[in-house]
Amino acid sequence: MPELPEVETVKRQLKNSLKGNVIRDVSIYNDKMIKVGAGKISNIKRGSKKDSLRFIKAVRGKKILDVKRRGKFLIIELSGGLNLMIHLRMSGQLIYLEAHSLGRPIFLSLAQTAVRQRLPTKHTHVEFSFKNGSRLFYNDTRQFGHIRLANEAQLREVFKGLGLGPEPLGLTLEDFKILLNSRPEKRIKDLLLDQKTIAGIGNIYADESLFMAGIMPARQARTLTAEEITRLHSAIQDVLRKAIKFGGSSLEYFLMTNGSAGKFSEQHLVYGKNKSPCPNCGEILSAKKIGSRTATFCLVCQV
DNA sequence: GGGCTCCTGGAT
DNA sequence: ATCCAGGAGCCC
Repeated sequence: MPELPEVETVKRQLKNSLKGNVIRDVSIYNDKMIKVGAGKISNIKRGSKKDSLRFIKAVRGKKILDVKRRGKFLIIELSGGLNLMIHLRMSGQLIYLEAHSLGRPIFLSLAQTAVRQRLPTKHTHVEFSFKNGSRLFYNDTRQFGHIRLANEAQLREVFKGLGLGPEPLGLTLEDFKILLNSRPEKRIKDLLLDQKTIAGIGNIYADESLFMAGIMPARQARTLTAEEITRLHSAIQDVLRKAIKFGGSSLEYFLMTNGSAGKFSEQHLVYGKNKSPCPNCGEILSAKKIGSRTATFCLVCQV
């Protein structure tokens, strides 16, 4: 699920609630989710009892110094020069429970109530408890995500290996043009999804920004006119900023850290709306695979 | 480029 | 029973 706006939402909320907290203990229910050090994340061989024990021993007693985001990665900085580098992949959630149930706000959304009553769920793989009595749950139905423990050098090594492209928010038009020129033969949607080209955009925001800019997802980057590049650049900034304002998009899995849904999904123009009328012209929207991902678009509004 | 893989679960 | 899903690494 989570793309830049969802991870940014989680980052802001965790920063607010976790900063200064001291980790009392960690429970790891699924070793697969844990990685220690700078090694690559492999589908086949992931996590081990031994790594989990090292992880728990290392983070016990550490204080949360800051929470940051890079692309779709969340970075929780701990005392002692350690970092938790988290990727939620398709279905990861980070849910934060405050210490005192009596101090809960009176009006909880249905989603919040449901989440609070059930935790930990059968999809809770890691649970942090803090000295102030609060808890943080890592839930991940599909188990594609991970939590990596890394010191500063290992963190740098991992990011170097990933070779993430620039952040889209704040990227200048000039730099965006340079990015597109660097891979002119690629389809524009493939470029937007490639984290080495630009970091943080996923299937939702690629489709939404291409629709907003009036560009077909399968167009080769080199065929975009100057006007189209300008429109796409501002569409990306607009859609990401607006999605962050709405707390991201909740579809099947994504939730904010308080367990409530991100509301930007209600604002989607084309993503997930194949065979519905185009919000701009009324034409029935189309979908096809671009690479391995479904692209949804309007045959009239996008050229 | 595309295909397969890691998983679970909802829709059809 | 089969297909599909906010991701991404590895393999041709």
